Amino acid sequence: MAKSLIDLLWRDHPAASVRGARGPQARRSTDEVVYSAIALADAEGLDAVTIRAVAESLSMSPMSVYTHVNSRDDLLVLMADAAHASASLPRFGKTSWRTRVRRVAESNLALIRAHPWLAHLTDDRVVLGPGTIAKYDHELHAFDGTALGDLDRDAALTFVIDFARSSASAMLRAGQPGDFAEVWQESADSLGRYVGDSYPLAQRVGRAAGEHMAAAYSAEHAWEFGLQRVIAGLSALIDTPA
Amino acid sequence: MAKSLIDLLWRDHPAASVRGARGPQARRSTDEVVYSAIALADAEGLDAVTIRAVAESLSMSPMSVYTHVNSRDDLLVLMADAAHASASLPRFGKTSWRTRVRRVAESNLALIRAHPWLAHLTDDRVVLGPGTIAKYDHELHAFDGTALGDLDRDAALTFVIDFARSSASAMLRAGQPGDFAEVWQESADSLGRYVGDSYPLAQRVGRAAGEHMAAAYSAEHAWEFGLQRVIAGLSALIDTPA
DNA sequence: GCTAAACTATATACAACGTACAACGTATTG
DNA sequence: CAATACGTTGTACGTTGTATATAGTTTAGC
Repeated sequence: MAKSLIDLLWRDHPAASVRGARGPQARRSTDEVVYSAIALADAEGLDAVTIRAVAESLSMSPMSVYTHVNSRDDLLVLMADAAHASASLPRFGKTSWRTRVRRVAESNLALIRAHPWLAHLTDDRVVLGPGTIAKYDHELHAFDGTALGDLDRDAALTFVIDFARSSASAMLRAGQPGDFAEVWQESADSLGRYVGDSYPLAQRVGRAAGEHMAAAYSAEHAWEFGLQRVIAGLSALIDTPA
Repeated sequence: MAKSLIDLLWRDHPAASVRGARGPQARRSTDEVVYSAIALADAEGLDAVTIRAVAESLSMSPMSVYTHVNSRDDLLVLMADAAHASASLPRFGKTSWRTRVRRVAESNLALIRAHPWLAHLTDDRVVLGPGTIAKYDHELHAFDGTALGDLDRDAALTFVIDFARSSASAMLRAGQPGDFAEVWQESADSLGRYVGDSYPLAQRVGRAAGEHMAAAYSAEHAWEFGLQRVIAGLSALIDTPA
């Protein structure tokens, strides 16, 4: 008990302090707890990850979950790191930095598609985990061969990943059941009455953008648009002779 | 009661259905509820915005809050729209689109600085509110004079705002009490033991970036870096002759 | 003026949550 | 065999959002 989050994150590492052999074996492993929680979150969202639900899915009592994690917040961190660890890292090969950046963005999109709840997790402690560090290390290599300094290399990667994260979660919100489109349908009439002739620009552009949110097409377009801007923006720094 | 969210958002609009004059006057206004909630969120974060806390700050019973809002989720939307309405919109004057984009980003940063909880709110229904629509309309004008089509104009603004949002919330996390730096201090030793000589690139870059998160300087740098990439990325589209 | 309707206010209550605590069972170490 | 370290669990507390029911208050329409 009372293992620190760090030790839990690195529980597979050879240097991890082994649980004393005394006492009964835990009937389930920490991995089982984490993977069960991930399955719940994948299926029904983060709110479905309650201690009680995780316990029930493993046929254990709620309090037994605390044998493996110290708190729900810690569990969420373990989930995120496990997701990062299981993500397939983009293959770089001998491609240009542009291609590599695109692959980084796309693999982050795929990751959030697979685990939408990742977009809602903002606990910084995730960066302490082995899966996250491995991912970070790999993705930093996207900028190999450029003249970026370490600070800029980190900033560039953050820039790409933050874009992917924002854009991916917007894409996911569109086209799902319980969609914003439903809300839009119900509200459109009243909204039209209120807005009237004000904000002509917002109205015209909002319509063109699929009511700004209701259409999945808008999100797809925003992704490709943004990704090209990201790459062009980096190019201005990377490909410009000093 | 049972006013729809739309009607609540537009409660100040002339066309808003006036509450029937029958029955007692509400002792407090919806505005008071919303502003109280915002004050709580500004001071102690979104979690402090409980129905009971809002009620107490206005010396009313918890259930009376429901005279003004239909649910806590709706209250959060009202708060966000009120924050957008009260935000000072960037002045554009006769500046270039680059300057205008920078001002849009900076005013969004200022907004999230003033109301950090905005970064954690992801309810799409906020876009239905008058404050949000006014902000959207104004900010779209940043691209006046460019050849961007409506769809691209929307995507460009989303691109800028999403950057501001991600980057701003990273900046806020750094340098606050209850900082990630504390966690880092406690974990650094164990982490070093686990990571060992693996991931040399991540270690070198992470150190350069202020342990990736612990230093406020890193976030400031990421802001300026990202903003320049955003503008350069848009420039490749806007300033390139077709 | 009176009644019905529309409205506010509040007390009570419920289900769900995270989790502290303590008791108990079990396996290993000396 | 005793001491130790661990796993498991029942119970319980405090907190949350909010449904429901009830009572009070004001005005519209007759």
